[in-house]
Amino acid sequence: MTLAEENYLKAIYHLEQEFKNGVSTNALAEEMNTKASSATDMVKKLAEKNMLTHIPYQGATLSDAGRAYAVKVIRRHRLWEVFLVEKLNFSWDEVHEVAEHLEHINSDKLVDELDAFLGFPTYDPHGDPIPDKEGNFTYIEKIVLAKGEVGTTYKCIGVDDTSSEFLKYLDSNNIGLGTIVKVLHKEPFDNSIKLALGDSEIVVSQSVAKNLYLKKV
Amino acid sequence: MTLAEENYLKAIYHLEQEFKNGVSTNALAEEMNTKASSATDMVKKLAEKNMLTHIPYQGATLSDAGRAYAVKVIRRHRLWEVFLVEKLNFSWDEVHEVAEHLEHINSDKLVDELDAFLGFPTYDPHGDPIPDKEGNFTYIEKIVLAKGEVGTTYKCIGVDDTSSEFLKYLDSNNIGLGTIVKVLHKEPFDNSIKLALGDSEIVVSQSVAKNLYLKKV
DNA sequence: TTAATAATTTAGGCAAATCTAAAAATATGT
DNA sequence: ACATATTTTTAGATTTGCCTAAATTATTAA
Repeated sequence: MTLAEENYLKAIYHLEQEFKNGVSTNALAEEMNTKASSATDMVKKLAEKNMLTHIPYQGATLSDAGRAYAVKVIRRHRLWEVFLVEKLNFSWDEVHEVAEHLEHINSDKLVDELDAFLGFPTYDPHGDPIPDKEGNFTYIEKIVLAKGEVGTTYKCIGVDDTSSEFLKYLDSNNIGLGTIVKVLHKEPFDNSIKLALGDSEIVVSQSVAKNLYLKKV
Repeated sequence: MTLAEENYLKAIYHLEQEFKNGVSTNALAEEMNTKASSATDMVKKLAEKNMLTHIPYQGATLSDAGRAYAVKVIRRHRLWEVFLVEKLNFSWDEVHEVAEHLEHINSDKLVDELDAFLGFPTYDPHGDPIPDKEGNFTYIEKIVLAKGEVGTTYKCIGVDDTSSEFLKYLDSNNIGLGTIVKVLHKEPFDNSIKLALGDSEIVVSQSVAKNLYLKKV
């Protein structure tokens, strides 16, 4: 698998979550920041390699092999993100680009030793689950902050919007993965939420509340 | 710089140590496991990028920019080798291939944080010096074991032959980077050497003695 | 000092991954 | 239903890095 092929597989995997009945050429091209004709070419190539099935004009669907491969790349990506944040002092918004490169280094020993070195993490710094060696994901019940209950204490486990603006906002307000927050008040007027964050209090807007995932503690 | 360009720069850098008056196309092609015509193509391209000067039929010489770039790639390679051996339990003979890939990830933050994480090592697992951020190497006076003095204690700091057979031999005899040895006896008959290694003693052949570098402690 | 030999470069091609432009298939609106 | 719009595919180019084969330059040896 070439670098380009791996990136396409990953993109198709992600798009399949949204478009269950096949990924359209246009959607794929947009995800890959390329043209539809390029996506068609690559889809054909991946179909020839039995990574997916493609019905012309209908869309692409990953085969088991293709899905397993995509999961493998995702596993690498997320493990490297953990490494970058936990060991190399990268912030949430800096990891993605570098991890995009690291994820393509194909060495089982490298990935599995890294996994062990990091203590077999099950979530990456954005709160996305890290598949294990066999490709199995651990799922945790995520609650979006907007639906949190007043008086309840939660742990921050992820974000929906991964834009660097949002991640920087969280950083500058001392909210990170693992941060413990308590919902103090929900303002019905504008749906803002007041949180207890350690010793201090903070009010976050509705758009923040919709993008931050929590888990009961 | 593309991956191929980086690899050529590195190869030319290494060959320049041997061929001070310009690297020949043939030598370069052999080092890169490719054909002379391919080497010519790439040398031309690198000359256009001002990474080297090339006099047709005479050879290539790195420019300051080219040499700095090569050193940068070497720095990355050696730092990743340290990481693989010290943190991910790779053995001497397993690191090279993976480091060949890791060295091409171009992120100053990544490399400098890795450097700090590893404690600013000055030597890689093969005993080769790691240039600092500015490209400066630290040199240590290396003594080859064959010239070691009876009764003197040394630290193992590197190898000449980096073949996986030799590295495996050392591993299986508990000799690694940093291992402390004392020369007990030099056998004039076959130039073998008896060493104290911790509590045990070991006799190594002349060929081993010629390939292991030491530093006085 | 030439003729043979070796090294290097040029010329022309190939595969991967992209592009633009045009053709073909599918969807949509009235 | 049928013309128009949209989506997708095809056709033909481009760039990078490599190849083979042929031409050119340099070296060596008789």
